[in-house]
This record gives sequence, C-alpha cells and structure tokens, in this order.
Amino acid sequence: MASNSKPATMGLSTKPLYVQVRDALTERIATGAWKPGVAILNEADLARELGVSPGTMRKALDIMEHERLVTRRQGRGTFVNDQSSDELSQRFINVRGPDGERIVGDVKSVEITEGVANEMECMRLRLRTGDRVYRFRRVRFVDEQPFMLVEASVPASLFPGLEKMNDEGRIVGLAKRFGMLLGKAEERISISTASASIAEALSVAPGSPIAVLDRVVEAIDGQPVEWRMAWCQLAENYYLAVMN
Amino acid sequence: MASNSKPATMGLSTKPLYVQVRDALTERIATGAWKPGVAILNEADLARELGVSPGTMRKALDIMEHERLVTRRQGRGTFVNDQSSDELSQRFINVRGPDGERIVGDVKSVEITEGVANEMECMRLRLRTGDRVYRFRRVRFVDEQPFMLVEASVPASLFPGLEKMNDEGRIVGLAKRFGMLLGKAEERISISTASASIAEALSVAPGSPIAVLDRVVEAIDGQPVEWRMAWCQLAENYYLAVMN
DNA sequence: CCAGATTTGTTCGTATGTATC
DNA sequence: CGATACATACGAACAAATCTG
Repeated sequence: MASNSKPATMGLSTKPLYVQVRDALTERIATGAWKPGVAILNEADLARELGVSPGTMRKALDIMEHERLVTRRQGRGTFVNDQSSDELSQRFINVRGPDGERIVGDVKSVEITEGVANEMECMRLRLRTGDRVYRFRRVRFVDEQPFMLVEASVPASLFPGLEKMNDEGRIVGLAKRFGMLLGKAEERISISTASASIAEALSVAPGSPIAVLDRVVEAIDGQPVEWRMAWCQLAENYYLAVMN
Repeated sequence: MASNSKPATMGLSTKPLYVQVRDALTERIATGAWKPGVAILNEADLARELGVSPGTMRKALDIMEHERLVTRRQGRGTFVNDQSSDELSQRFINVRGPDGERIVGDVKSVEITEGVANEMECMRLRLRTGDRVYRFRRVRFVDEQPFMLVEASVPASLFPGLEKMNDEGRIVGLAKRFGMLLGKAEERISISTASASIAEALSVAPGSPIAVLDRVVEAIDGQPVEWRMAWCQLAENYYLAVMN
C-alpha cells in the first residue's frame, strides 16, 4: 500500500482506473504525440509512468487493441495503428465485387457547401436546430463508369475551417486531419428506383432498381460525426454485413 | 508451487488454460447440464472445482460473456443465457420496419427435403462433394401478406434424424434442439428483379426489385452450419448493418 | 432502514512461459 | 545464447452491487 497516492494525473474521475488509462493513452494517439507504426513503451514501464499496476495497464491496452488503436505482438512490442492504412480506412466500405474485393473507386467530382442542419441531419447527427453542417456531394467512379452517388453531412463545429481545405470529404481523411478517432457505424440499406437526377448521375435508366445506403459514423466516444446517403447499383456487386 | 499438478480434467491440450476452462464450461451449457436462466456456481468455487486460479476462471468467464453465453451481474452472480430468448434468437434478423423494429413474421409453409449437396452448398457450408444436406423452403408472412421467401440448407451430418422432426427449420431452433451454440454470421445483400416463381410466392409483379440475402451462420467453433438464401421486398423496410 | 453475507468488479503485485531479435 | 516484450497464470485485497433478515 505504499504507492497508493493516486498519481496527480489520474483518479480524478469516477470511471474505472483502466478506462482512465485508456483515455489518457488514446489522447496521445489522437493528438499525434504517438505516431502510427511506432512502438510504444513496454507495458511495465508505461504502468510505472502512469502510476498503475501492470495488470491495469494491460487491461487498458486490451481495450485499445479491441478498438483497433494499437496492435500488440508477443516478443516485439505494442504499435500504434495507422488509421489511414487500407484495412482501417476501408473498414466502412462494404460493397464488394464478384470476387469479394471491396469496391472503392475514385472520386471524380466534389462539391462542398455549408449551411444550417435540416431536420434529418439534426436527427441523425444529434444536432440542435440551428447548428451548422458542411455538406459534400460527390460521385465515385469505377473503370470510368459512375458507380455511386454520395451526399454526406458533418457537424461544422467538429471541423472548423473545413470549407477552405479542398478536401474530398471522406470521413476517414477528415478524422485523421482533425485528430479524431472513429468508432462504430450503422448503415441502413433499402431499395428504391432511380429518380431522374440519380439516373443521370449514375448513367442508368430512370426507374431501374437502386440500393440506398443511409449511414451514420460515430467517433470513438460515440458521438455521431458523419451522416451519409449513397445511391448505387448492386447488380454485379453485393453488400457484405457481418453479425457477431 | 504446491498445487501445480495439472488437474486430471485439464491441461491435456496445448491451448491456454483459460481457453480450456471456457471449452469445458461451454460444453456444460451446450449439453444442457447448465440450464438457461439459472445462476452457476460463484467464481471462487468454480475455480476450485476445476483446479485453476480465480483469475483464470475470471478470464474464461469474460470470454463466455463476450460470446453471449452467460450474463454476469455484480452482487448477484453469473447466469446462463437463454439462447431462445428474443434478443438472442433474433440476433440474425436485420430487416427492420419504418419504426426500427425487427420484422419477424410467421412461417406459413415449410417443405423439407434431403439430398446431396450441390456445388454452391459445398462452397458455402465447406462440405465435400457427396456430403448430404437437409433443405428447407418456407415463406414468412407479415399481416397475412407474404413477405420473405427462404431456402435454407444445413449439413445432414450435424442434424441426424431431422427429417422426422417436423421442424420449421429456423437455425436458432435447430441449434437449441441439437445442443449447438451459434457464433457469427455473414450476409451478402444484393438486388435483383423478381422472377416468375418468386413474384408468385411473394405476390408481387414479376420484374419488381427484390433484395436477395445470402447468409451463412457459423457455430461457435467457426464451422458453417446454415446457408440461407432469402428474397424479400425492401420498399418500406430496411436492412440494418452494424460495423464495429 | 440498517447490518451483514454473498458475489462480481477493480486493482494490485509476482512469477513463469513464449516469441522475437 | 541472452535480452526484451508480450502472454499466461497465480493469488490477494478491497470496492460496489445485491439480497436477506
């Protein structure tokens, strides 16, 4: 019981100690203090540094590994994951081709606007009326063919100065640039028929069947950070859903 | 080092001890030795019974909680989950109505046949050519309206005597009856247009857009146990996919 | 409502095994 | 082979939730 002095940096909260440790380490990753790919201090030293027991540090790292923030390898060390790696940045792309590979495509045109959140945006992004959003409209191409029309909205308060950045607006890129870590997402898939404007954007016949994807991505703390509507064909391709 | 004698029941494997403990306890649930809803022995006594430390028992129970086999509540105890409860048995039902509630419906007609697995069944269920399967064909109704046409296949070897059982063929029910615990599932969603036979079964116009669901459910050990194709409308409803 | 018993949750610390370099 | 790092296993003490009398 000698070193029970609640190290000044910790113990201010009612949350379990291992959660506080996780939060502290996650902050280091989000702010860029710990760079992707680099090995972090070993468990025992880290535990000493934060003034917790090795078991508590281990539990915190267990959570972070589960959240895909770090990778641990026996005999080597613990490494910060690169959130812009293919595996992590394509984590929310569930449309797959006949061979099972993800259909990513290239963004060919982007419009960005800013305005007051409408009713739908307020609901999906949990905003209050009057809050502002940035809106993206873009088309994804595969083999020079238009494949998916996307309209995405993000809360303006989370991405200050975004309109000057000339970004293509993928949430993964935005998150990295603004030091935000992404958590889970929910997507609603329904079927509709192509309206005139969608038919034109996707070069299909008006009235042909179209998949409508309605997706909300959350930050690691559970706050919604992107609402996206997408329209695409699913004739050759399929959407892969995994249930655990 | 006194009690390092590898209790006769355990330690025969190369797997970590906590995994062996998990397997042993899981077996008790699968065989019905431990009934759903009943509290199991407390951690300390269980640890003594299996001859492991409390920490190891705790880790095994952590895994089982994560696998939805048990629920633990501080101050009360650890309880075996009822795999036929709504929450668990509807875990693979992702079609939702406008209000977000799951669309379950009632099974109105079932046909069951038995035969040699075709190429597709061999691939999805990881069977060898010549292996046998049971096949179900059923229609789900909502408000007296046909809603979903289902064709499911299961390996005959896993469900001996199934043809005499007059079962409606839901995999959750089969699993419970045969002492099998289910793990994860993958579903491929694509869009097609109603063929003549599907249009008839679902009472829609031939050629109208239809969602095609291609799903494989695995047992807790990762072995595929059901391949299911389903056709349904997604006009009013939507399919909910969660990404972690 | 309180006091005590029971059970899981959290935190601590140590020792040994195993993979990597 | 030795040093290092994570993985496994053990054990103990206290906190927090729950139930009972």
